[in-house]
Amino acid sequence: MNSTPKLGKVQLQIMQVLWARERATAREITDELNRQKSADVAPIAHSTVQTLLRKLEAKGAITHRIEERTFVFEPLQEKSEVETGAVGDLLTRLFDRSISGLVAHLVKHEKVSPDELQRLRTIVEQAEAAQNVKTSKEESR
Amino acid sequence: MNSTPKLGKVQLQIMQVLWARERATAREITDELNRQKSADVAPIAHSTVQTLLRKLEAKGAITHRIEERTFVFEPLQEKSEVETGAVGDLLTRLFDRSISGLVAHLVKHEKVSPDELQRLRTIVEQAEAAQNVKTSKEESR
DNA sequence: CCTCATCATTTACCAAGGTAAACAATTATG
DNA sequence: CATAATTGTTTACCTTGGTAAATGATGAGG
Repeated sequence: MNSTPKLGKVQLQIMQVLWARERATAREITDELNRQKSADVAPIAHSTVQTLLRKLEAKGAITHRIEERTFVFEPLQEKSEVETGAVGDLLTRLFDRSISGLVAHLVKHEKVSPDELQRLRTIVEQAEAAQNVKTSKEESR
Repeated sequence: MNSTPKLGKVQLQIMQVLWARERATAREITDELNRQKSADVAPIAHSTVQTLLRKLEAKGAITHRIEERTFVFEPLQEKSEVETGAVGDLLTRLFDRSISGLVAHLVKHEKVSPDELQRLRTIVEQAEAAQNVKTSKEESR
């Protein structure tokens, strides 16, 4: 049962803070989240953050040590792991596991700026190049 | 409040059936879902499907007509709409709205076969070509 | 030493998704 | 016609995420 338990919206925001800082106290996380919020939305309560930290720890996504009598949390799950889980979910649920299907959707329905498109091409080209290297190595041994 | 209410996992599966068939009865959907399941998982109960159809209709994702005294459901929300919502969610939650960030993750962490990669390049190149046409039109008027 | 602030813990609620039995209405069928 | 099967409706329960107040513990400041 190693299947990366899915995280909710706010849980992910908390993870983002943890990933960015490596380690943080509950108070730091609360402040950071509220700093990110625009003034017209209600700030999140500190106890809410604590509850979610608790749930994240129960799931094994984070852990804590005690320093100076306060909890210092750090992520256990890596961002790329969580990304893979979420992307995999999306692929399964909506794109029949087709990566090209997803990318086709991206360039067709999300408005992609010209330089973003160029970046996409570079990314794909480099991946192809890397794969060719691997292939020729295979062939030459 | 036109923000494409999010659909759950099974709700999406139901939508998939509806998208594929254009229209279906509750019974047809139940049978289709259970046909898709491997024998070792518990089949979904018909009443569960009916409950979810009800919730989908309450959300405005589908509607029904009555034919021969039985409900025939059809999708109101289009697949591309739902895809956009789900992809947008993923982008916001994990990729800081960066499409290239998402694609970079795809080619790096999901195993993409060589021909899949080639398809990706074609998709991106064609999008670039389309954009260049648009741009030159702009310039020439 | 007493009070205040700060943190952690407990407890409680609501919403949404999923699950499905129980019940009702109505149509087939023996 | 009586009963079985089908379909839709009602009701209920569990889980997870999110929200946060209330309570408890404990160290700091006056």
